[in-house]
Amino acid sequence: MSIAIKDIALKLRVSPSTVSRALSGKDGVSEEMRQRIISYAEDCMFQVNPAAQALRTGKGSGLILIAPMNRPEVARIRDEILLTKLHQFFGSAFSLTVDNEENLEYYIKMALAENPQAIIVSGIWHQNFNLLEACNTHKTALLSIDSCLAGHDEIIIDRSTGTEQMTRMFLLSGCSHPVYFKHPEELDTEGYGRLSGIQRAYKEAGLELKPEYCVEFNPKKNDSQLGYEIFSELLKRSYVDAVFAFNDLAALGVQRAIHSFNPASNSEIKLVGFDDLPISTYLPTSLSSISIKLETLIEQASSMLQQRILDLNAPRERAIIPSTLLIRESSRITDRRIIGEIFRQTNHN
Amino acid sequence: MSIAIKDIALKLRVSPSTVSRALSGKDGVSEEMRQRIISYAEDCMFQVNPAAQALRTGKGSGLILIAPMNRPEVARIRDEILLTKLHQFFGSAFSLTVDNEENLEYYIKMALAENPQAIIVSGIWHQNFNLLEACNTHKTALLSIDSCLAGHDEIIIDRSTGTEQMTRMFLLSGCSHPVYFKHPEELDTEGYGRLSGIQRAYKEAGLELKPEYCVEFNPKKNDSQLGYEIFSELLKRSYVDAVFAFNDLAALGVQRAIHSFNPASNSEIKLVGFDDLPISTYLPTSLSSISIKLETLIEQASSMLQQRILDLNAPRERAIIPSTLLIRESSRITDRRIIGEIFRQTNHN
DNA sequence: CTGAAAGCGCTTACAG
DNA sequence: CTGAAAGCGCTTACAG
Repeated sequence: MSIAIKDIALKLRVSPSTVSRALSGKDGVSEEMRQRIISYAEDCMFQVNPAAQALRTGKGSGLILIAPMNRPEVARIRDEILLTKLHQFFGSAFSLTVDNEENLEYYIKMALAENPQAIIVSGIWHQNFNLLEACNTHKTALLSIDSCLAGHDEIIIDRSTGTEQMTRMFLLSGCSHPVYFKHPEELDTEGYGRLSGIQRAYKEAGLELKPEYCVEFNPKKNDSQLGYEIFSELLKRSYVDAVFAFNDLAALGVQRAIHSFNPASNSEIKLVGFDDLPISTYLPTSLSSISIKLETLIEQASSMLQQRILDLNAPRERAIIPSTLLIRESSRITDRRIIGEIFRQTNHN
Repeated sequence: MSIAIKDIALKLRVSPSTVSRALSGKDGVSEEMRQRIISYAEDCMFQVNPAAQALRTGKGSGLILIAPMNRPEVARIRDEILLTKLHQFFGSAFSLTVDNEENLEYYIKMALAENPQAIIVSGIWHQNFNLLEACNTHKTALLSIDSCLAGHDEIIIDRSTGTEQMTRMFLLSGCSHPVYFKHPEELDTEGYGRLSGIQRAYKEAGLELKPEYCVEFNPKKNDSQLGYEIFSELLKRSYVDAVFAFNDLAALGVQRAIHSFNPASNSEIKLVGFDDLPISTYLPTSLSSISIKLETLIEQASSMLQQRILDLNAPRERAIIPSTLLIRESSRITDRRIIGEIFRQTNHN
């Protein structure tokens, strides 16, 4: 068996109480004793048994992040940064991958059973239930990031600000035959979804977002493939001068379709994705995209959790992270006035 | 507080022992009693306290996977599939992200302290130490996947079989000015690294792999950017007809450099990446790449861990997963005989 | 400043 | 088939 506090106590001829106090930094040990204990514990590479500690104190490991298996690469990267950053604060940070969103409740309960200080649910949209009570009995802070656990602390990604800028760009640069990929399952509560931004830009311009501009995009597996298929078909029968491809992966497929159909038309069709994948800047024709400030999100998450831990009963908080259009080669704009117009400040909330 | 076994026992007027036996599926409870207990436990959404269970039995949560923060997307996907697949077998599966490989030892010790049934270390190359003893005292099975914890059960990715095929392709199709990106830190123990395959193909063809064919590729941050920079420079002063770009991300940068320099030369330069990212098929010019059979790796990992748990002291095992070239538009080959030659069977071990 | 003792929630050998 | 009891390793209120 591995070494325990009582082994150290025996060796050093003190009581386990003293060893515990010394190692956990509590008062009530002489500084000299503490140093002796710490030094010996290090020598024999002692580590407290987290299970025993958790059982005794009722508080388990620090943070557990719950995220779905199929999520865009940006979400994976976001979650990992969050995890390593919060590891420092919480002492430990594990993640749990949900293979099927319908099992979310099972996973959360499993996470709660560990009595962690905090749980983050990230990027899960298809399940909505309230766990405030369970969180309270476990004294666990729960933060919902880009997920729909309403009622808990929430960080919402406002995708509409970016798509609004994009749509303005399309309209201001005279695109009259746009195509907007529309995910039938994108929930658009409260106007933060992609579609809301598009609708706002049309309304603002006094124009109508005609139903024929929208194309259903509902990938079961490969976003790029579906983007390619949809657009190959579309190009055969329609003229298109602007595309919003829902995300960068799909935009990649669209780009390939355009390239196969007619390489020359590449520069005539404005193409915009979403997510700003690391690769998007380095495509042969770099891809315009929409992204959020990752640092802002990370900081928000960190501060909201710390706040919640200080007071589990304080009123729930909600932070909104806006998105922004990034103009690259796939939708070149040179006119400075248009650019000014696109990024003009608006407050939709 | 949340509900405990003794609460159920009280309510049902039985002893905690019986409740424990009923819930854990152990013998020694009448079937009728068991059903009554299970049904009540479900009603009140009882979950055992994992900390208490772990403390009592000396065995903690199922599986912990340790992986580095900066890894290619394919590795992320691989790890998540592994995690969800093994979750079923182990009952629980958490992952731990290492922000800095130098901290690996700290993370493994932290994981071991949880007394998990198994630990997987995945994709960590810069630390090598032996933890057999610690694993034995914790009765934890440790599997090293594409990492260098020699002495433990290991799954090795043999990158050389793919690069050997690629190099044959270059040579057989008459490329005389190749460029091979070479990572200075790629450890090449036992001939499984990218470079080994290239060397073997040259040797086999009776040709010399000249030093000027190799270019140092050592990305600190963005692989695509570095690929782009290296290749933009290269094109200015040399003629090139074949490129191995180390990975798909770098290949993307190379592709962009080629495209910027002279779009027409696109089809004259054979370009191959590594990893077979999901996007690589959908680039305007689809990217040739090298990949491994993911299913084989997952199955191996699963069976090796299960084996190890049955017998912690059995001799350590080692499995080798070969890689294969995938020929796409970035290195078109039409001659059937050449294709036959490229994929000719060889045994280098 | 230090130690003896209780108890967190569970499981399991032992007794019936 | 069922229950009483011990104990996993830790922490903390209590006593000195």
